[in-house]
Amino acid sequence: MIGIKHLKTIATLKETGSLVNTARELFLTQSALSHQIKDLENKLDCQLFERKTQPVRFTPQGMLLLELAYEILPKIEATKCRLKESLNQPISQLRLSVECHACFHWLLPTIKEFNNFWPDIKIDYERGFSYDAIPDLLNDELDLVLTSDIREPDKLEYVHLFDFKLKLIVAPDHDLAKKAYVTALDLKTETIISYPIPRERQDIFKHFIQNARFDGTLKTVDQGLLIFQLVSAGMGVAALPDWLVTPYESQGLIRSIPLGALGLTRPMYLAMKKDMKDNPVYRHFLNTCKLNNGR
Amino acid sequence: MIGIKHLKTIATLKETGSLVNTARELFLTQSALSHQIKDLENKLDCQLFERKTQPVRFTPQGMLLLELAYEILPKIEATKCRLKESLNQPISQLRLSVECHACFHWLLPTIKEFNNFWPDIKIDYERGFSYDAIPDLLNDELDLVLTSDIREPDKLEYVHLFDFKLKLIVAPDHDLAKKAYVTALDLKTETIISYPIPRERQDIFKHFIQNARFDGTLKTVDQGLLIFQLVSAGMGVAALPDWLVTPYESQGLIRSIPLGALGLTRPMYLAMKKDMKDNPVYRHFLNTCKLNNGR
DNA sequence: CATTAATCATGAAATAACTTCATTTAAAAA
DNA sequence: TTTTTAAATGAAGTTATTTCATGATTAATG
Repeated sequence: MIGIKHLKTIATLKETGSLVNTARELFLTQSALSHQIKDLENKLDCQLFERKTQPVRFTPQGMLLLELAYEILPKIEATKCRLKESLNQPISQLRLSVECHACFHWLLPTIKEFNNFWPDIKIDYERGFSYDAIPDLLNDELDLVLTSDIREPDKLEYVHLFDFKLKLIVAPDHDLAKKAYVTALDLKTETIISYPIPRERQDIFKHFIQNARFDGTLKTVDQGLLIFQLVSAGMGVAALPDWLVTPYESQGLIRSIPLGALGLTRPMYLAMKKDMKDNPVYRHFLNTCKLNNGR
Repeated sequence: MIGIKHLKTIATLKETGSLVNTARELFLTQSALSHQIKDLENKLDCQLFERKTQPVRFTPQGMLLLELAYEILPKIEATKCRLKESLNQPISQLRLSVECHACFHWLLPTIKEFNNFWPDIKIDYERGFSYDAIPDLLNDELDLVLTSDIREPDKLEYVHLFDFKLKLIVAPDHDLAKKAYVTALDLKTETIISYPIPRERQDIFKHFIQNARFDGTLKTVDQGLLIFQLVSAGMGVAALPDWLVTPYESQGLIRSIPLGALGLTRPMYLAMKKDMKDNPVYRHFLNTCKLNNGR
């Protein structure tokens, strides 16, 4: 019905002011354009512009199409451009750092998928735990950082990947297991198990316990699986993203509980330097991440 | 080359995972789809996806198209919807208030243009001067407010129309006329002529003089033309938007000077209640404003 | 007020684009 | 291996687009 062709026509019509000029601009005969527009007007069952003025005057419907044209046409051109660029791929590695360790769960399959198409591109994700990647991003020692926190928003670009819920996991026979949700107070005397990251950078402290009093113990473990085993054995509780928790919970190994009455929702971003935005390899990585996490 | 058809195909392909399913979904034969995609791949000179997997696996190029499809297709649908709605126009008046009086300069022709298509819609713009329109917008006593300031951003929708430069105008033989730009200090003892609006709501005080000391005189006039005549006669200076100033300056009546080294740029918004966003009459008004102020 | 020039509309014919039909190839499932 | 399913292909048919030739309408000009 409405085609890109029509949008180009109407945008050019706005630029040139008349059908003949538009026809010349688009390398068509005036007749072809006249037919084209008449057909569209018939299909849409409305008039798009008044012809007998100079320049032509758009009707409300014509303006709606013009609005669409100005929104869409640049995007199409940009994609065409990216398509060309993607064919002579200029960089050969993607150095990635992951602030949220639970991300490896979906990241590793994503990287595998990615490497199917760019076998020569090594994704380097070997970084220690308690390590702030943002400075390295600014120093050009890294290309991408997967993070939930926005820092240096002026110097960096943050692309939103998805939102997730942070959940508390406890043993099925734990006191808290029956609660509909937990409060900061509920955690006051618990043993919290986590990756070896400073307390002030852990989501559960930063965004949930916050300034509330915490008299419990903090135990750190560097293996994801171990966290589940310890929690399951009743040796503590932990806060982990929903996507990690679901499979274990359905096995009955642990029970998950929302943090607060509304649950604690956190975003996940891909951070990069601004000039990275149009890099075809990065772009494919971004798309692979998005596609593998549903839309 | 790339058509909307192709974008629909690739989006459906992502949804259904195979060519046959996509064909059924789009009411086409499998053969038609196969040809369609092969043609596109030939024209783009690249492969878009791997067929022999279930679901199909997109190449980087395929993902770029998919990305485009998800961006564009909803916008096209929205426009189709608006086109339909615009044909049975539901409201019969548009009550508009204008905070920046200099706007009448381009607003009146715009309204005339608008009324060509909706002769039954009366635009009501009779409002006093020093009058805060935002409460009336919230009370449903107004539909649209033309303003440079964002207030109540939660309850209202602000659509950006354009940016303009606020300029100081002085008589050609004024002391300041030779300066490349003026500072707040330069204005300390000047007579400033303006519309009868409280000082704290005038852009030049709010965004330029700010907390700097001002010992001069404030003279108010309710006629736009009179401001130019007074300034031209050396009876004071005034701050007005560039679009108003240009014609008078080219006649040599007055001289315009930037406010500050970088000039003072201000935005112009159309404010409305959130449910107004999809109203076809408002939408046409918005488009008329945008089109008449260049793109 | 004709006369000229320009813009836009229209029908018929030509061309290009798209779709289907019938069949083949290739891979996965039984 | 046989069967089933997905996808590709060539030829034929169908639909859409474009051009050509021409007519109608409007604006510009002497």
